[in-house]
Amino acid sequence: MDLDRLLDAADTVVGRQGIANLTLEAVASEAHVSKGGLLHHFPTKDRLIEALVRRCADGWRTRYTAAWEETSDGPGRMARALVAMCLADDELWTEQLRQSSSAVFAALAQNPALIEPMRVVYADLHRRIAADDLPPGVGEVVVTTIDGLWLNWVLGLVQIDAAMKARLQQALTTLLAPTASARTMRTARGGAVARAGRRR
Amino acid sequence: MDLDRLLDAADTVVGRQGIANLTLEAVASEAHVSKGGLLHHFPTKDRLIEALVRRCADGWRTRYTAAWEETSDGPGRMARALVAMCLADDELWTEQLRQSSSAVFAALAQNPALIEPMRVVYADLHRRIAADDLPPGVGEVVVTTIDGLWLNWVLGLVQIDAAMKARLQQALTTLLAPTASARTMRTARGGAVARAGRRR
DNA sequence: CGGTACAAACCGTCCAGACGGTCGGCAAAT
DNA sequence: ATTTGCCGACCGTCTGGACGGTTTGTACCG
Repeated sequence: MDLDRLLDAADTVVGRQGIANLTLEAVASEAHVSKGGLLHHFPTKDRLIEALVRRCADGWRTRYTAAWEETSDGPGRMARALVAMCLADDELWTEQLRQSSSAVFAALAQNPALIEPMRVVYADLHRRIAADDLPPGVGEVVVTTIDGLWLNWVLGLVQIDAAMKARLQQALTTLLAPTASARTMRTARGGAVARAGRRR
Repeated sequence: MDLDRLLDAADTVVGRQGIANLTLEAVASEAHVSKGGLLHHFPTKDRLIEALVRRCADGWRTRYTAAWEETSDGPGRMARALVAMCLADDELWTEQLRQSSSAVFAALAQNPALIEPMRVVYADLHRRIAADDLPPGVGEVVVTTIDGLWLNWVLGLVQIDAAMKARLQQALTTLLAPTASARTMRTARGGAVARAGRRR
């Protein structure tokens, strides 16, 4: 029995019936396995959900790592990779990813400690962003925007269509654009931003 | 009996014992009320959580409405109000707000339909942002960044300290700054952004 | 003013169902 | 024959909710 098939079943259950109905019986039924059979592979519900979270977290790391590889070198490489991956690629926001993401909330409900793998991946991502050689805050705005987009998408709070993604991409790209000039005046990093930052 | 006291108790339970332990008994106990007494005011667990979500949603609307009132007129008023409220004000991210926010996830677990009040408030906020007279995507980046910040904060995915808020504020202010010039060339809105948007 | 009738707030017990997890068994593979 | 993978019946616990009873407040009446 492929363990991934069990995890897929769990994701499906969450996506279709909600977090509250993520029961061992439902998962077993969805995977065409008896409850005993399911518990043979995941001796505890916590272990099952932990595997769910870990798979989701690994998926994100794999994705943004691959995106980083495909992005040209230079300041903001990680941030630009994120934008390209999340806003330019139409294949990302699939129903499967939504289910997989919802499972993280199942973990939150079951046992908050189970989201630890997700925390690890986020720490890694933020470390990469911090080392991205961008003006202060710019990289963090990009990551955090993606986070917010993900939240809105998973919860269905706002509609996310191609037009909105395009607008976000445009604005974030604008934010990342001054990087080229910032690189030339690296010794005065932040000064240009502070100067441009005044308003009113 | 003040209904708010019961909701406070529910928030406290969620904050202290997690979503899974948000039971009627726990809430009743926390509020020093019998289960029967609790069910007298909220005939159903769904109703209780619905009230929780509604109170949280109303809180957000009240906050950003007040922030809008205190923000100078002009393009990006709503976006600037959000930045001032969430990144400049040190009083916002309290433990109480975190508990109240966590309750939304409890709603998600109990019955996804219960987050509807939250959806309504978000729709309103996004409508205000869309009418904010900003270059395309800029306002949405601001809101979505706040959303992401909120997510990271509630889940504890990343540490949110004053320095990070300052950096985000700086970057978002930079993003909002070009508005003044954009207003003068309103007829060509988006053109300036598109021009600045090229990279590589 | 006293008392009486009524309603609302609240209590504490009880129950039916659901859920996570255990366990003895079985059948095929080695 | 022993191990491994899986089954499915079973158990103890917990939880949401129902329900009948009790206290507290309130309006009305003699």
